[in-house]
Amino acid sequence: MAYTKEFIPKKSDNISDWYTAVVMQARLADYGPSRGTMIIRPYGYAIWELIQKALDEKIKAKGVQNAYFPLFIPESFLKREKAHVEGFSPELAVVTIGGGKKLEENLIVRPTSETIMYDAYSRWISSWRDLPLAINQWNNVVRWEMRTYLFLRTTEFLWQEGHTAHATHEEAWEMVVWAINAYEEVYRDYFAMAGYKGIKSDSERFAGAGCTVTFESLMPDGKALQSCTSHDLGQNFAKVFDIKFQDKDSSVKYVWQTSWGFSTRSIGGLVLAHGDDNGLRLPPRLAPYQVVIIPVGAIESVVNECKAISEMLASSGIRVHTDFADGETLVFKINKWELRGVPLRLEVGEREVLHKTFTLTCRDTSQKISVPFTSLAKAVTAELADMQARMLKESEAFLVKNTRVVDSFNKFKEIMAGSRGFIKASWCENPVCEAKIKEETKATTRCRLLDEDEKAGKCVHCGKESRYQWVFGQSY
RNA sequence: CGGGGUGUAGCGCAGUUGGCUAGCGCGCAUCGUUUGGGACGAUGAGGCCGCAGGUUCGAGUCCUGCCACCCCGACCA
Repeated sequence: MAYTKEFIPKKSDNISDWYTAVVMQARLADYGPSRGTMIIRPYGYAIWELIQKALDEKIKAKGVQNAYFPLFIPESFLKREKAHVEGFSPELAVVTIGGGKKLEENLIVRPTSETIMYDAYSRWISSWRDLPLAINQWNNVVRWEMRTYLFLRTTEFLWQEGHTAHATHEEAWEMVVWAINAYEEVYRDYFAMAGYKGIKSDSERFAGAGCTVTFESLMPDGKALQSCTSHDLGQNFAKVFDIKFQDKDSSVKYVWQTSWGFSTRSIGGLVLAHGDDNGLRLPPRLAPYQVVIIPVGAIESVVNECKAISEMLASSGIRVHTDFADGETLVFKINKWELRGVPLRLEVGEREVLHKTFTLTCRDTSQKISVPFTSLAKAVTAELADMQARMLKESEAFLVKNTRVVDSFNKFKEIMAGSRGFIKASWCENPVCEAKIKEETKATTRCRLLDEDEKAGKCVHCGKESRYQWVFGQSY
């Protein structure tokens, strides 16, 4: 399939068609043959690898080790934690036949790995000296979702899941906060995306967790995307998987656990947050190619110049690609790389070779910068950093502009019926109230900001006493 | 799982009242001319008309059943 903008609607007209068209045309992904599955194509996977690298470095620096646990989970494992099984049962893929024979016990294709990991943890932990146990795995999981969407909600997705066990709740909580902060940093420094970090309400909490901390970002259509989560599991799993240790004082205690995950959904958020009518816009730090060089014509001097520039930029650590593709016109290539979101474009023709001066075009602003050959590497490095910062600022401004503090439910309804976005409002924390708000406005609580103090008020819906302001939004 | 929709070439579609060799645009291949904001010509390749039954001399078209996918809800990273 060619790179064509012809079938891409305007982002503002129909964001959902726009999104699918961009993901497909930019060759990030394609549909898999069975329901809800997705093929992540090389260009999309390259983005994932950059994300992995950024996150993996942080995880290792924290002292968490990578490992791998099996895809198949005995059905009985999943059933041990009541809330966990209730939360996941509706969306499980179950293997009932193996090697042509009906299995003694069904196998679950992991929707998440708490149970299979903690079964092992119970055998590996016996002393306070074994703690903390901190393991991460990069893997795939399967959740049989009702409605799927490329990257944002697929039957199978890739992620990392970190699982730790600690001697005290304080230590575990420190880990939960560490993880969400690391995620926020990756969103901020790599995705150039702002969002809110906070605690989930009871109804939105992970199945089996005592407390879930989330990072919520805002999409251009005013809907919220749960971008990653970090869970304080308390001792819920420790008790059912019997994960105990003998402490320094010889007493036997259950461990305190955490789990935290960051998935390929984030790529969907990236596309939505930064794309425009011309297609993808990639922040430089997550761009597989940061600069694309497009030769004008194929005469030898031009080709040589392209190679020289490419080598120079690559030696400065810049990810550069030269598009020598045959049979595509210059204009076609320009549009192709705009569609694919490459941050900087450099056209090289006889004119440039003659004057030794080059024009850099920025994908985000369409701004053109004229640069002499000798300072190209420096200029590109600087411009990539600027662009990264510009895109983050844009995202921050969007978040601020579309977060509204509201104290009347009429105003709340009005906003949700219009531009949507995040709404900050007092809420009594009664799930009945939460459900009614959802019914009337489609908005659910997204989180209660992690770094925000108690603020007594009246619930925006029922008027009863409330302790905190909560962030509401319509979920993706 | 509820509501709506669609299945004909890789993609987008036409083929409507049954009719003979199933077509168009884009894309793809080969050759040639082109290349500074989506170039053009020539020649080609590519179809179990979603699947299974049925009606008929004859089914892409009519009937029955099934399946798949998409959109909107509920579920969710």
